[in-house]
Amino acid sequence: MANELTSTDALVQASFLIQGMLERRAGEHDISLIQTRLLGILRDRTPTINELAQVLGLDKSSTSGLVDRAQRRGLVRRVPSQLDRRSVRVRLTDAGREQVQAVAAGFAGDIATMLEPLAAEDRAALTRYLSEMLVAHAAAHGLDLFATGTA
Amino acid sequence: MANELTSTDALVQASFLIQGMLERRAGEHDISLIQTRLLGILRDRTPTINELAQVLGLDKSSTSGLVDRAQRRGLVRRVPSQLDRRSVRVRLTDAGREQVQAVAAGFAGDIATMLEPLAAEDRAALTRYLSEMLVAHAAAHGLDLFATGTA
DNA sequence: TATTGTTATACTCTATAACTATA
DNA sequence: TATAGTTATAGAGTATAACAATA
Repeated sequence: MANELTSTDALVQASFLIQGMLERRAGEHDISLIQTRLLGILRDRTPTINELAQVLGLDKSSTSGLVDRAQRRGLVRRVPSQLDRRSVRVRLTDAGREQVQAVAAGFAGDIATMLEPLAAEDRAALTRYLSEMLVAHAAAHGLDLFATGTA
Repeated sequence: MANELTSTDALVQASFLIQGMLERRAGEHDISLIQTRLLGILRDRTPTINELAQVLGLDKSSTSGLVDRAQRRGLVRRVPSQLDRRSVRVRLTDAGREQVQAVAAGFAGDIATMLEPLAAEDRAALTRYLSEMLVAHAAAHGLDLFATGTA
């Protein structure tokens, strides 16, 4: 029995595991993964529908519907833009912020538990390598990993 | 500007990035992420609907529908079980195997490109840490990371 | 009675195309 | 004309509940 994983398998299996954990925590608060992701993005940004669609990798119509459903639950608000009256900015409500913080808290615990078997220095190295990978990928694709959306 | 990520952020961002890559490659073959995942599982197993539901973390009814749609595309077959006439086994067709191999090939290239910025020894260490984490997690949850489904 | 799988139903999520309002 | 966003439509994906067949 081969007890080793290829880089691809390790990354894929880890990604499914993490998504599953996130989905389960979100489910505890009766919210979907994509809704949670939406709220997570809005924690430090107030983007337009188009910007949101770009970040999420969705069509603007899909994004509009996503925001509709979040709004119906009182988690986000559409704020009319003064600069361009065609445009709106999507903003987290207090309820939305509480929601995403509750999910994030539980999930952070899951990650901590998952990393526990690793030695402390290995955990740090893992984080460092992933960060390096993500930063390089973002740079190669002209994305800002640390966008604050304050512009 | 803080150019560092927490463990949680690094893992989450990496998981979304990987899932997005996989989804894009699957989309090139007009297939969804979950369908691709189904086919991937079936590469080395011929599980029942219930077993599949367990692995995918879905309800058996959702799994039944998933298999329906894959079957309609000619990617899988339902094989009646001889041991228990209530049960069926889901098996990849030749077309399904071709499909999943085509997606996997493109995707392996994405992963290689993504890992390229890392030094070779760091790539190896990253894979080792992730594997260690996955093996420990599987053990803690009574799962077999290397199940072959030949039973 | 319990289990395996399917079906009916309802909802979320998604894309495409057509539309409205504004630029 | 072009762009921002919404709406109409269709389909995939999901869970719950009820069901049929088999154990």
